[in-house]
Amino acid sequence: MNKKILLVDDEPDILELIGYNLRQEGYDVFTAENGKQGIDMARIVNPDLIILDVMMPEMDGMEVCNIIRSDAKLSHTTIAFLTARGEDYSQVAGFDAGGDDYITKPVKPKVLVSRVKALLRRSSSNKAVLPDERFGVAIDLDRFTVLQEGKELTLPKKEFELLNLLWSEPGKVFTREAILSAVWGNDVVVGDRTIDVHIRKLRSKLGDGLFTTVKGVGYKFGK
Amino acid sequence: MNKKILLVDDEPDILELIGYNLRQEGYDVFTAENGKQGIDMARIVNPDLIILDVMMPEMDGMEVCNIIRSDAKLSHTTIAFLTARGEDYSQVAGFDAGGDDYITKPVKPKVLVSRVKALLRRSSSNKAVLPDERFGVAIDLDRFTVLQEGKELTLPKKEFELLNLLWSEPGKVFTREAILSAVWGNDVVVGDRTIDVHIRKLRSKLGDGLFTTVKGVGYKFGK
DNA sequence: ACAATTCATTTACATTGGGTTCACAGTAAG
DNA sequence: CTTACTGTGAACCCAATGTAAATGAATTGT
Repeated sequence: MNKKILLVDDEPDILELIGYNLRQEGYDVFTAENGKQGIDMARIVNPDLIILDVMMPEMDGMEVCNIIRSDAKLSHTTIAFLTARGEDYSQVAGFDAGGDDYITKPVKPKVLVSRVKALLRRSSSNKAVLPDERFGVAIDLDRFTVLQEGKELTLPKKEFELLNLLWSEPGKVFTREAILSAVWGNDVVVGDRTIDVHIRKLRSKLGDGLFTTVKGVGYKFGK
Repeated sequence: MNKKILLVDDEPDILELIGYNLRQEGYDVFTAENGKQGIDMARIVNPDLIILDVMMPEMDGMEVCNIIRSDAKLSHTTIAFLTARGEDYSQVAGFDAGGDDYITKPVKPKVLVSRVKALLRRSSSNKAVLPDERFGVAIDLDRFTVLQEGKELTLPKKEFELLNLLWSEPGKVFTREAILSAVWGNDVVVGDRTIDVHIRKLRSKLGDGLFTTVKGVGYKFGK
């Protein structure tokens, strides 16, 4: 199926110019002339890419972007901003608003097309946002979950805290003492096999190679 | 002076996108479109941070990393890998390519910028201690590792402590007595071949010439 | 409130590999 | 050449760690 692109701009000329060029490349192009219409359209067609003019009357591009980003079904759609050249402020703000790319007007069709291709290529691999991946493992502090190779698993509290500690500085060796005070607290007294057992559980769940034992010292995340 | 960042990626779109965002933050950004060019550029500009695409034709990011790591002048430059999601992470994770961070594409400019800031912050504090290379050997106390010609190896506790002692004052001769009390403690009694054996292990791991025997006295690091 | 379930910790034992010793070979200094 | 010191390989020991299973504590479901 063809990739769907939604164009939102208040200037009909731009819609026509860009739309024409993208259709030439075989994309399905939908257009909207203002922010509100754009959002409605986005919800209906669920596009792969939304190209948003930053400067629009009533609802500007960043507002639209924010709304789309907070819509569960659309939040991971790739968004590119259209900005007039020289408007540095809006460009920066655009990125902060969650845009994936900016395109400056006046638009050269060739540039635009290659840009769009790149964006779609990148986004087609996966849309989910993986924040910070180390050795193939990402941590979601809010959910107490771990993302690994696309799989998501929830860890018990202690295991999660231990993983989080080691993961936070990959390669750094944490002494057993440091681990105890960080995860269990300074006053709590636990047997000396407790840490091992938790490490073992992490190893069995996440893979053996991720945790390295430094005998006589402690553990570290990574090789 | 502004921090210098070197971007190496074969996709011009990526160079432009990332470069733009980093320049907005006030960094001096240099770009290269392939590994070879990247290495040359690195040697010329001596950047604070190198962002390397893992997947590149001809010479891939890890190769580039290895070469940089084995270049005395650059070996302590912070390196971040750019990897496309879905790529086989086991390769990157499996053998430690010596990267300081991994950033997944597609890149969200905001995420990237905060990531880069964090890396440079870390490197400006940490690297001030680390770049301390003596006879081609640097010690990372946190990791219980030794960096030599870009290679990183983990040493057992006693070996590490012994190396650390000698390395801390290159050229100074440590008597066997001094070594014993520093590494083993004043009370512990060990046979008189113990030190030799550990020196031998260090020699076999780090190279023979690094440790000099002063007969009748002790050992020193360096010639 | 109770049972069911999950998690944390302990226990007991197996295993490992770092650390040490030993026996002997090698080597520099006098 | 002699001798005292150091190098070396292998064997050994044992403290540190790995592991399975049991116990106890906490959480959840009904």
